[in-house]
Amino acid sequence: MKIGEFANQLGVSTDTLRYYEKHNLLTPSSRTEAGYRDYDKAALKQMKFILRAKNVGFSLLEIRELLQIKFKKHQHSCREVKDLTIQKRDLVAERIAELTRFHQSLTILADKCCGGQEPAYNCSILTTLEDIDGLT
Amino acid sequence: MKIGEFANQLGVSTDTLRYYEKHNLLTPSSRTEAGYRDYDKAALKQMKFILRAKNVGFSLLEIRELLQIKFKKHQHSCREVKDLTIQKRDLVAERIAELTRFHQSLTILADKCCGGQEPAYNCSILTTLEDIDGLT
DNA sequence: CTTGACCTTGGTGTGTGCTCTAAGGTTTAT
DNA sequence: ATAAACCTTAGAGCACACACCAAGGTCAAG
Repeated sequence: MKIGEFANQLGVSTDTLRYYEKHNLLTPSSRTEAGYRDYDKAALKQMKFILRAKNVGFSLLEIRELLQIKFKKHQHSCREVKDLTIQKRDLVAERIAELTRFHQSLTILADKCCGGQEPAYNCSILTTLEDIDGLT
Repeated sequence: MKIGEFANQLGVSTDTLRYYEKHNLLTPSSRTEAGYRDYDKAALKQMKFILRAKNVGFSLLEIRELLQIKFKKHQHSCREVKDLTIQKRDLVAERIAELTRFHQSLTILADKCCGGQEPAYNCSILTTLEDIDGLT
């Protein structure tokens, strides 16, 4: 299968596939005489793996690690995979905590503000950002 | 106050201050004869405003908008400020929702895996990423 | 009067995940 | 035979918020 059809089937762009190749995530099975990329069923499986991993929040770098483990399963343990997963989950949790703090602060700010059409001379959002330290 | 001392007081780098200046977030009050940046109390207040806004999750671009409103309060309404705040809060909420989905998926994956020292031949994380579509 | 600490500008590099462009070669249909 | 649709490479550009570097000017202390 040539790159265009392959990309269509997966709902990604050809650019994305070339990008993944350059970054060692997916190398096409072979090349035609003309030098065109040729993808087969194994490539399709691998690409689906990549997309699923993306869907659960892994970065491309992390996915590359997962693939390397996957390629050489005998050299790696379940523990490694689980550690990667838990590490990622904890990182996600941290980010969620940070964003939750943002959300709370923004809600407090918004609730203070009348939101009226009048000039913002005494807008409590602006004055709070000017004056108060204990917002975070 | 010269840039170094100013930066120290605020706990930021001089690079950051120059960056903010280039992006119209904070212009030093004046320059010395030698061309050195000179910051005064008003600059300190504004920088604190910027840092607080950052702390509640606003991007530098959004902060620039807030500052423009702040400079010309008579030309802007409370509603504008509140809308910006709520828009931001909703965006943060979306991101939290996405990350929460990630977190759930990663937890499911991690819970399935034994995490043992044995080779990852049948690691359930890897096989799940290979085979299952309904993870997201 | 020299050393060291500070300051200046302009430019490049980082991470993440692509997207787009230019300049050209190949394949397929008419 | 030629046009349309596909493919190739290498490289630039984007968003975001800085960090870092080089080459040079300035200032205070000893």
